[in-house]
Amino acid sequence: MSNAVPSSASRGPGRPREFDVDEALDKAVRVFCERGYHATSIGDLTDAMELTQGSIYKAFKDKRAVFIAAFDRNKAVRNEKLARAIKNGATGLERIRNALAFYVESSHGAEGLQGCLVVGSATELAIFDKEVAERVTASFKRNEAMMAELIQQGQVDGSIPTGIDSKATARLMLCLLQGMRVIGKTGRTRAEMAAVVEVAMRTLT
Amino acid sequence: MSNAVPSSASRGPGRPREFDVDEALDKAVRVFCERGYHATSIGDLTDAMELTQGSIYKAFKDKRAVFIAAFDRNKAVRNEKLARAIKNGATGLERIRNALAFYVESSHGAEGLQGCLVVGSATELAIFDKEVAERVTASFKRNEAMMAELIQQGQVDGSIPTGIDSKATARLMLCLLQGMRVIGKTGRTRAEMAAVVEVAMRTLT
DNA sequence: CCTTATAGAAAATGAACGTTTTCAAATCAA
DNA sequence: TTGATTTGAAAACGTTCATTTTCTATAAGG
Repeated sequence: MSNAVPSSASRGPGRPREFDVDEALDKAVRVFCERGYHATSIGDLTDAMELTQGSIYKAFKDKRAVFIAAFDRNKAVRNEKLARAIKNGATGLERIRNALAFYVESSHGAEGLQGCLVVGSATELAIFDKEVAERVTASFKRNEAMMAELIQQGQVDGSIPTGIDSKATARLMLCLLQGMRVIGKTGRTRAEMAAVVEVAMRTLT
Repeated sequence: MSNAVPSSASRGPGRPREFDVDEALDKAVRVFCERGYHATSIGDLTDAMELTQGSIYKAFKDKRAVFIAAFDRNKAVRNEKLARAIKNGATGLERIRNALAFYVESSHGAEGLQGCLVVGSATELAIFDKEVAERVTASFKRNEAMMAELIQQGQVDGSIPTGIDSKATARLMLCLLQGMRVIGKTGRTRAEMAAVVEVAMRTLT
């Protein structure tokens, strides 16, 4: 369910797929972000993914499977981008600042209006779909643990005071970042979001 | 569209309404919070509001009108509760702490799982419905302005340092509180949320 | 080359949904 | 009491949606 391009490598019999699954999922992510799950029809998906209904139902069991695949694809892409942004920091404090800056970029302007698939899934699907709920919970837990680890790194390298409650502060960061994604849905500027991050950094002094 | 009880006061001709509109809307709020707009069917509404489809369509133009009325009802109820909580604080700092504590109560346990109608509207409807989008934006702006004013009150009464950027800090509080509502959808304890608020208060020192 | 298997495209299907219509019950005004 | 008016209840309607079916095209394997 991962690689895609009609590779020249060994393939089974039958007509080869004409589209790249990951590219199609990237397009599906955008629609699901903007419209949410229930308001996205199969027609919306065919338009966005530039596929016919048949092609979608050949590649995925049903609409829910498309959503879950899009969710996972989105997570993989964003986790990688975030990891890259963090790596550029020399200290724990810098790495946290970079992580927050990454969310500033995601929560303002057009990308902010597009919204966050995890936030949307939490509000729209967590009640209905146990599998989606587990993914959302896992995503939040992972982010929270990552922030806690960065804080602890900072406490080791001296960039963050040891008196800080790393777990509670990490949870604050999680709430803050998801909240920025919500507020970003109403249309905000980069400056507005950057100012929020500046204040948040004060909790690490 | 506001008062409800079959009052003995002057009423027009025709059979009197047997239910209290605000009570029915309170029940509608709960369903819309839990399920979101699109996943809530008229059948869900009749079950929750304990009315027949006919009664609902007599009282409201359509499903969207029920939602908007429920949104407004929810806003009115929660704004009043929040205002009452804030009034108990003697200083600006205490009033902010009370406001945050109010959100701790809303974002943990069963109420947390139920979710927030404003957050849900922001993620699910802001793109589709201009009128809902305006209400969401107004709600956020109002909360942000309220937090800024409380900070400024604290700066006047000496409970908050004057060096604090009241606008940016107010925006941080807004993001944090809405984020708590999102995270609360995944099931959190009061202690977890209270710890977040404790850390957030550090931005005001 | 011929069988097998999958992809893509379009039409068909069955269910669910929001809304409207219909009609009996209940209240007010005269 | 009578007529007007609105509520409450149930059935009916038309639409939209997700999914399935049908058929043709394209490739691999023996």
